Amino acid sequence: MDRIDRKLLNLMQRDASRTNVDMAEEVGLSPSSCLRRVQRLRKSGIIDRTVAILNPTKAERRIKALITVELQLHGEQHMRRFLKIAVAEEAVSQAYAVTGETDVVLMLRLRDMEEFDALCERLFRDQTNVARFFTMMIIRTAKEETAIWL
Amino acid sequence: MDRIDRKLLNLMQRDASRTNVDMAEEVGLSPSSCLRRVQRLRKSGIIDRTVAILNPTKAERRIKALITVELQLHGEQHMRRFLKIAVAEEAVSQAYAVTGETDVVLMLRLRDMEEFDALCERLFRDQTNVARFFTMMIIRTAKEETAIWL
DNA sequence: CACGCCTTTGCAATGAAATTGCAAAGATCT
DNA sequence: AGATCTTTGCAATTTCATTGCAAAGGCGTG
Repeated sequence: MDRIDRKLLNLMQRDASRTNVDMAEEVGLSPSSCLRRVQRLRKSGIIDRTVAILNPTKAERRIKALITVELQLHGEQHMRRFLKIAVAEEAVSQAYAVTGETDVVLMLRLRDMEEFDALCERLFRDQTNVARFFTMMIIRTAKEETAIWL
Repeated sequence: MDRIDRKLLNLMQRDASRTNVDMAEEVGLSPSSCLRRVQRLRKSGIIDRTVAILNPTKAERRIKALITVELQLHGEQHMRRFLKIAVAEEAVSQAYAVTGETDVVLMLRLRDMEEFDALCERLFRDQTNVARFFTMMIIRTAKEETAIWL
C-alpha cells in the first residue's frame, strides 16, 4: 500500500468507469502493472465493490428522513431484534446503533409520506420495543460522500 | 424506462464491475443493444456515476459518529454559512439540513478522537453560530446501502 | 387495417482494452 | 555481496466495447 495504490484508490472512488489503460497513464505505470495492482486491491478486500450511484432526483424515493429511536429494553438481544426488523425495510438505507440518549438512528429514502406512514406502522408498533422516536425530514443534502480519501 | 432498464440499474447498483457482455446475457439482450441502453442511462443522468466502495475497516477512518447541531441564528444565510464550513471538512461524509429541534445533522468518518476534537474545535467555535450539538458515536453499522432498488 | 415514421434490436466488422507469460529490474533480508 | 521474493514492462493473445447497417417492433394517423 504505497503512494500509487492510494492514488489508484482515490481515482476509483471518484470514477470507477475509467479504463485501466487510462488510469495506468495517470499514475505513471504500464497497463499490465496497473491492472495487477487493482486486482490485488480487490482481492485484498480494500476495494469492497464498485457500484453505480443513481441520481436520487431522477429515481423514485426523493424524500429523505432521519429517525432517532429510543428503545424500551436495552439488552443486546433487544437491540439486535429491532435492527433486524429495520434493516429488512427497503426504505431504510442506513441503520446504526449509537451511544447517547438515542439507541438507533435510521436513514430513510421514501417515495412519499404514505410510505413513511406505513413504515412507522411496522417499525414502531408495541412489539418492536420502541419507547420514543424523533423524525427529522431532510430539507437539503449539502454533502453525501461515498469515498474515503487516502 | 422499462423492465429491462430497471433490471440493468439494479445490476449495476449491485456490481458495476461486470462486463457489458455479461450483463447483456443476464437481461436477455445482445451486447450492443445492452450497451446502448447503459449509455443512454448514463447520458440521461439516471446513473450519476460509478465508484469504488472501500472497506472502511481496511481503510483508515474506522470511527463513525453522528452529530446533531442546533444553530443560534436560523436564517437561510446562517444555515448556508455553517453548511459551507461543515462540507469543507474531509471527515464530514454527509451533511443535511433537517426539520425539527435540530437544524443540521453531520455524519463523520474519523481516524481517531484527536481528529474529532480538532474538528469540533473548528466547527463549533463561537463564530460558527452553533447553539448546541449532540454527538452520537456509532457502535454498530447494521446497514449502509448505496443503492436505490427499482 | 394499411401506411409512414421513429425507436430498438441483432449481426458483423473494427478498434480498443483486459489479461497473461516471461524476462528484467528492483526491493528486502541476511 | 548474494539469494530470494516482488514488481515492472513488453509482447502476444483473448475478450470486450463500439459503431454502421439493415431488419424488426411500436405507435399514431389516415
